[in-house]
Amino acid sequence: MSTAKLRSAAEGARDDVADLVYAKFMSGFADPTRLRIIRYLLDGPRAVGEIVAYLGMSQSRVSNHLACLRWCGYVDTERRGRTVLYRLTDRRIRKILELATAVVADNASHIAACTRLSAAAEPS
Amino acid sequence: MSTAKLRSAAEGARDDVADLVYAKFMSGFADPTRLRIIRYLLDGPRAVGEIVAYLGMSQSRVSNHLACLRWCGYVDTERRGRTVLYRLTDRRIRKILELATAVVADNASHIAACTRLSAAAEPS
DNA sequence: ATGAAATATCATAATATCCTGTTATATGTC
DNA sequence: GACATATAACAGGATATTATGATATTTCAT
Repeated sequence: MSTAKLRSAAEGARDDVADLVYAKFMSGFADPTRLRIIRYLLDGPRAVGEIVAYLGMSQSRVSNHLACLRWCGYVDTERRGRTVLYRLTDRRIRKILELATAVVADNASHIAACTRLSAAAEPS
Repeated sequence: MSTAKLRSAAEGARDDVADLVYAKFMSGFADPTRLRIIRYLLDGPRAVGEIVAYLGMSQSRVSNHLACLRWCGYVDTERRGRTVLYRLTDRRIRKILELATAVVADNASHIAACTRLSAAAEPS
């Protein structure tokens, strides 16, 4: 996609509206728990139960995050009998993660030191 | 970058630490104001004054967001006489934005309806 | 040098928002 | 009915963003 196309998507006086949706979407990546889930799914589909066990969090909490990820198009689900498999189907999500990984690697120390952004620490 | 490399960056028992940095970095995209700035810079370098005028926000507020973006590697600066130009130099940032744009386009209605994520509305 | 312009930085308080924990209940499947 | 998952509501706490104001820095003009 070209830069021109990028901008045309939200031109004129309503940049705000589009940016709100973007910001909303990007905030899906901006949570440690959801990131752990996404990265856990990089290796392949997982059942909800597996994810719950992996994270060691309440089923409710995990399920809510999964719903969040599903609604925004990060993941995809497939019913397998009683269980539901979650998977990363969209290559673009993987690609975004890869690019972000690379940028983070180049700026890790700076990011860590940035006082303006601070992802919430896991509760104790 | 391969999936294996992606995961190896934060393996073992401390996935949390890496995910915190990632989340922090991604939250840079998760703010409407910063997104407006980034997208404004898609067309080329801009002076701080231009950005301030474009956004119609206080110089202090804009400058703080710019500092945030600069620290985390989103943008780059170059002094031109009295003014300072901000620009998007990293292609990966552009690419992330393009990919996100595409995904958002495919899920706009869902994202807008998602009650679990809600980028802050602009203050009135 | 002196002063004005452009930008950066800092501090504080207030608001808004997210995440979490918890509990309960509603699905769908065996 | 038992299992796996989804959805919902609600309070509490942590945190980001904002607004505001003041001040420091760099550069340019006189």
